[in-house]
Parts: sequence; C-alpha cells; structure tokens
Amino acid sequence: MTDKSNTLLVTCALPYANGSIHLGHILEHIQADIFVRFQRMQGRRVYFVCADDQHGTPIMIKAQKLGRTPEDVIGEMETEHRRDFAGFEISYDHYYRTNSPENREISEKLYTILRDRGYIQVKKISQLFDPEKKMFLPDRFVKGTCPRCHAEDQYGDNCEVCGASYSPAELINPRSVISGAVPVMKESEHYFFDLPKFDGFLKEWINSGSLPKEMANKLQEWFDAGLQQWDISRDAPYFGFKIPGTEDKYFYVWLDAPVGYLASFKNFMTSKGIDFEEFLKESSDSEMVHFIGKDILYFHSLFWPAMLHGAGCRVPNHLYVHGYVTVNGAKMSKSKGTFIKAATYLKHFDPECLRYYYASKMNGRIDDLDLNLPDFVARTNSDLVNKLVNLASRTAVFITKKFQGKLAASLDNPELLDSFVAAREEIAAGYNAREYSALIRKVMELADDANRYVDEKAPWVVAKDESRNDELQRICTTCLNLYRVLITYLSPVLPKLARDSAEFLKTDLSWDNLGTALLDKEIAPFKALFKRIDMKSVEAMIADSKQDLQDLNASENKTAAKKGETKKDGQSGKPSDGKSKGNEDAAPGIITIDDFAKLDLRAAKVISCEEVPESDKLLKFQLDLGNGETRQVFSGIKSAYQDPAALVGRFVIMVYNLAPRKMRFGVSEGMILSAGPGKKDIFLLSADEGVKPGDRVS
RNA sequence: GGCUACGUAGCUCAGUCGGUUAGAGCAUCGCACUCAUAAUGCGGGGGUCACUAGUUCGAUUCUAGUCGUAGCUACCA
Repeated sequence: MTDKSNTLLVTCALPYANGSIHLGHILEHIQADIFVRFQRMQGRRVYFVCADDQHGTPIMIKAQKLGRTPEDVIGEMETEHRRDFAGFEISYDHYYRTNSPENREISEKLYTILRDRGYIQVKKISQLFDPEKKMFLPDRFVKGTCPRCHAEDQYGDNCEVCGASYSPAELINPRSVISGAVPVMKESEHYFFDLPKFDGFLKEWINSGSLPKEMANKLQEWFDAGLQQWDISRDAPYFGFKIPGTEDKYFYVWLDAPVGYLASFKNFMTSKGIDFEEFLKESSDSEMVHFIGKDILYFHSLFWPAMLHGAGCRVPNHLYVHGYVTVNGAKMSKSKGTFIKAATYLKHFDPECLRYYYASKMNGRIDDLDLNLPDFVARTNSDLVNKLVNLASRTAVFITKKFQGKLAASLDNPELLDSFVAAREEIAAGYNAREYSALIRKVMELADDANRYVDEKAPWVVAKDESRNDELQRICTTCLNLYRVLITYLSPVLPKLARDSAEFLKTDLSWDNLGTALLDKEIAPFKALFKRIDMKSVEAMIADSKQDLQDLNASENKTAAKKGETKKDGQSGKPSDGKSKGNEDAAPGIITIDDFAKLDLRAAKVISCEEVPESDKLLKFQLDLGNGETRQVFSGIKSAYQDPAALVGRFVIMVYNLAPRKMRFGVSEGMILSAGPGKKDIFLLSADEGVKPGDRVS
C-alpha cells in the first residue's frame, strides 16, 4: 500500500438478488475480508462495503412468477445474503442495496453528465418482443430449437447440446420463456454509451498499475477487436431506474450495479457524517479497489472506469481479480452435490475451516482454486488442530495445573520468540500482495518450529522433577507466546479463533504489541479452541446439496424435462453475475401444425462440397434443388465429415425458406439438417431412394 | 482456428532471473515420545519437473513445436 493515511474503499462484486450465495461467491468475500482485516490491523482507514444487486429482468420475472412484488423478493434475498456473509465472518462496514435512493441519484447524475458531454447516443435496434407480455426479451428469455443441431428447448444465445451460438431470431420455433408466445421482431430506441471514445484513456488506465500485467493481453484482445457502443437502456417493463428524460427507458442493470459500490459507500458515509462527494472527485487522494471474479472483468475494466472518467469522477485504483472455484477438480455440479450454498456449508462446518483452506491456496493471480474436499478435511485438521492449536493445548495444561494459570516472568528461549516476531514483515507483505498461500506456508513453518521446540524441551519430563518447576513454567510460557504470535499473524484469516485465543490468553492480539512478550500474568484454563472435522460431515453436506437441487427443481418447474445439470446459471463456480442468464425453464415446446407448415423443407442433391479452409467447422455446399435452381449453403459439420468429396451426389434435407445469411466466407442460402450431439457425432438427414431434387418434405 | 494461461511426488501446492543429490504439507512405511483434540518429533520410500526438438559446457527452469486442461475470441443459418 502507498500512503496509509488516506481512505481506502474496498468492495466485493455485488451478489445478484436472484439466487443464493454459494462457495464460489464466498471465495471472493473471504479474500477481500482477509485483506481488509489486515489493513485494519495496520491502522489503515479502510471501509469495506458491498450490496445486493437487485435490478433487471430476471428479478422482475421471478417476482411475477411468485406472484409477489420485486421489492418483496429482493428484500427477502438481501436478508438471506446478509445472513450468509455474517456467517462467514465477512466484516462489512456496510451492506446495502442497488434499489436505493442513493443509487438512483448517483446513477442519474453520472448518466446526465455523460449525456451532456455527448457520450450517449440513441439508436434504433430490432429485438424479439413478447406480444402477450408486451415486453422485449433478453436472449436467455427466448427458447427454441437449435438451428444447427435441432436440439429442442435451447436458449436464445447458444445451444447447450452442440455449443452453437446464434442470435435468438435464428431459433427454430422460438418461444417466450415467460408466456410461451411466439416472439416477434420489433424496433425500439436504445441508449448507448460511447465506449470507443475512451479507447485512449482506457489503454492508459490499464497500464497504470491498476491491473495485474497478466491480464494486459486479455484486455488487449478487446482493444484489438475494437470497443463497441454499450447498450445501457432497456425498455419498459423493467425493474430498475428510469432514465432521466425518457418515459419508458430504464438503465440496464449492469449500469447501476457498479454504481451500487458508491451508493453503499455514500449511505454509510452520510450516516457517519462524513463527506462523500470529496471521495468521488477526480482529484481525490483516497483509494478504491474492487475485488471481482474474472467473469466480470469486462464490466470493471472498461465500462466502469470509462463511465467514471467520462463523468469527471475518480476511477478505481486496482482491480483484484480472482478465478473460479472448482470442487474436487471439476466445475461445481448440482447433480454431484458440489454446488454448495453458503448456508448449506455453514450447517456442517465452521466458517473458519473454509476461510483457512481458501487462504492456504490463494495468491494474487487469477488462477482457479480447487476445493478438494478430502484435502480440505486433512488440511484443517493437521494445520489448525494438530499443529497450531495443539501448541496451546499441550503447554497450557502445565500452566493451569502447576502454576495457577500464571505465566512465568521470563522466557526460556527469547531468541526463538524474536525469530517468530521477525517474520512480521514477510507476513505483512504477503497480506498486502494477497499472497495468502505463501504467508500461511510461512506461519505453518513457524508452527513446526514451535512444536519441535516443545519436543526438544520435553516439558512432560521436566514436570516430573519439582526442582525444575521454574524451568517448566518458562518453557510453557515461551510456547504460549509463540502461539500468540502465530495466531496474531493468522487473525485476519481466522477472526473467531483469534477472538477465542485472545480470551484464553487474556490479552489483545495486535500487530503492534507482537514484540512485547506476555509475562507474569494469568491466563484462562485451556478449552478446545478448534474442533476436528471429518469426511462424514462432507458427505452430509454433499447429500444436503443434492437435496437443495431437488427442492429447487420441485419448486421451480414441475413440467420441464430435466437434463441433468444443464442449467447454466452459476454452474461454473462463477462468483458473481447471473444477470444475463435467466434461470427459468421454458414452456413446453409444443407447436401447432400451422407452425410446422411455416417450414419449407426440401430434398436437395449435393453438387459439390468442399472445406472452408479458414474455418474449422464449416463445409461449403452447392445444392441442386431441381428446375435448374442451385443454392450455396454452409454447414458446420466438418468435424463429422472429414471427406467432403464423398458427400457429392447424395441427397440432404435443407430448410428452403430460411432467410439468407451473410457469412465471412459468403452467403448461406438455407440450412442443411443433421442430427446428433455434435463433434464427430453429427449425421446428415437424407431421403430414401426415389426422391428428386426440390421435393418438399411434408 | 486465433489469443492467453496452466500441466512439478498418490493428493494439494511451492520453487528454479539455467548450474552440484528438485522442495513442503497431507497420505504411506519405520523409529522415538506420551504433555496435547490418537496430537508431536526423527528417519525412509515415492517425481524421466506433460511430450519432442533446439539454444547452451549444462534445461525442470530459455526458445519452438506437439499433446492435454481452462478461459476469452472468430466461425458453426
């Protein structure tokens, strides 16, 4: 850290009010909390805030479905989120909400300035519209048949079966997830934030040390691709803030979400009688850092700083980006029971086990972190119980039994204690750099030294000789002082154990008094400070998580066919977001004969077929449709048909009345039908002998 | 396909700005100890540092390529 006298604002990504906190979220909050607790111990003026992110279509839909108001739904979720974070000892100074007056005020203010400075543009766009519900549909709220592999019941942005991505207008038999109605294309005015204007500023900002170097390339990709105008408006009905000067336009949830950092901070500052405006000024000497997951880097490294800068405000000083959580080496999976909610974890384990385990594997980089459950159990027991707490346990008994709980007036080995205290700088550097794993390794090394010391001194032998009582007392006093140093080092990670240990030692644990040994004073009788954990609890937690899934399925949708764990929302252990992805199931994909009649499917004969060298998936076909008509069609089946020449002469089925599509390699005038899960298993549909080019399928 | 990371003992991870026998914890085996939540200490076994080529006196460490994993990205009408 630089100047310790200025204010430091620390935030975690705002959890979306559409779902529960899970162990992916918790990683980030623990990482930030450890950082903040350490800064507080250093006497830094630090504020740690967060909030629920409460706007957007998914919230609105969920409320409708439950027959409740959005306010009601988000209120309940906020309570749950607060409880979960408190359960993990996340020490927020303030936890607020985006659906708040402060957030409306700051969002409007930023927007108005940006607009007045010419950074907002209005453009007409076409989008699918639900004629029954009278609302525009985000991609994830349209489902239909995948245009490529014809898997049914796929979302409007990509196919979970074959991995194709497309626009929702391309789905076959598109349906509104909300009403089941057939969506129609409709034009609407949208407001765009002129991100490309900030290209120069952003490049500079990114190279100013605000981001780890390893992400420069990733960001560079976005620059190379060219920054795009950012669509910041949504049409009514929408749960959010109305855009000033409009009747039916609302801020897209991702606009006011990061503003929520400031709203939370402002609400807090105001309640303390501190000036918030000063903090926002471009010239502010305060610092602002955001802990985020790599999935939302785009929003925080481009839109957010550009918005602030464009509005003449200060920008973030650092983004601390982390990776995803995997469980037992794989993505969190609901069906495996490794999609574990925070509340579920807390039913089975002490929060500090996970705080410690995560910390023991965390570094300042964006690598994913694996929660290996057997390892989690082993590590907790061996490090925390066997090594660390055991130091107190194995020596405190003597102090209590033979010396009425009183520590000796001097140490048996002051040099050893000095060497422990000497590690403080190294440990502090680890906290500042968020290299928690390195610092914990160091602490455990010291714990090993301490245990070795006790073994060498063998107080249990000394205790048998009454004449050596003073020596015994000094040995145990030394060990307890070693323990005190270690637990002080770990107190940002293990706040509860630190509190309990402070009570046991009848002292305050602080960084500053590390150098002063506890001597000639009374301590409390030792009680078990940390309980051993076992795999049975892990199994119980997994079983519980599976039950969570079943409950969810039962309450969410009784009709939709379930395909294992294909639901995307939050599957990957992503710590945040979820906004762009509805997690509702579609209405049954039944269509009428009239719908089917809209399709003009025809048999066609392959005149030629060749690879598209620039693409690894496409084959280019010339098809004979009879009456001298030929069509050029591209199809993404190269993976299954390595020898395109072999297809010449055979019949295929094509969608004849599909709108032509311009592609990089030419125009595709239809679509060839095939079936199968993808990759090597794609099989062209064909017709029996006798069919002629151009015959309709009916 | 492009780009970026990553691939080190059974497991989880360090480390090497190129240099004698590559480390830790857990697990495992043996010994010691018995104060402690069956904890602790000592010692042993266990790794072609993904693979291949190159640079070099010397590569696990550098370069290139291959394979595998992950992410972003193009395309998949």
